[in-house]
Amino acid sequence: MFSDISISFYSRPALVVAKELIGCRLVVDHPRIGTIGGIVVETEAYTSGDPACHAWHLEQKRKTNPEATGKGVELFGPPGLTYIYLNYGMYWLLNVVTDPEGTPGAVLIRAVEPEIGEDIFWKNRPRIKNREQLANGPGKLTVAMGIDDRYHQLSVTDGPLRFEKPRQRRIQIATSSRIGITKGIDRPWRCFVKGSDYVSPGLPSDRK
DNA sequence: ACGAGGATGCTCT
DNA sequence: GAGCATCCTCGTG
Repeated sequence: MFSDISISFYSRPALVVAKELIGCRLVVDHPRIGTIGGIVVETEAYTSGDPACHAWHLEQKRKTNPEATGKGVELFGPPGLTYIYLNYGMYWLLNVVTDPEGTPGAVLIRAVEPEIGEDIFWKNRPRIKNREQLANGPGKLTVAMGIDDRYHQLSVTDGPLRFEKPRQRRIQIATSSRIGITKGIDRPWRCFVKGSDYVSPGLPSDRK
């Protein structure tokens, strides 16, 4: 049903990877607890020259000082590694680094449909009543799947957190403006499964 | 149904 | 101090 993905998959532009990760399965092996997994139904791309990307300010600095470092430096690194950071002081957000080393890029994983170890999703999100809401947001899915900075900067091709490609994909992919940002809202770089009940309820940032 | 506001911590704009 | 790739609860209608 699903097969391994090689590192060259991630060495491409973030928007290409964002679209192709839709329908793939995110799997996490937890010591003691077991394996937990879900189908990716929503992603966002962040790229070089993108004011909403965490690498943006560092990219400006590097125009005059190529040695400059700071927040988002991981996005310039080799593709296929996780980039996990704490948002609003409360939620870990999961990204995969894309593009060749030297070019910043990442894909944010925003929502999954539970598939493997669904009982663990429920246990990690005790107040949730509907299956659709277990992981329909970037902060929700990391809580539901027990993902935090212990998984930061690990390979998604052979580590405990990885993606697997479906043999065939029978879904339609739609795009919109990205959610929860104020810059770069003109770029339709949010990708999701058209009609899925498992995508996040957040409004794209160019609406209302 | 929808909007406002609070929790919480890291980086630097 | 401001700003953030969020989520939940509580108010109102």
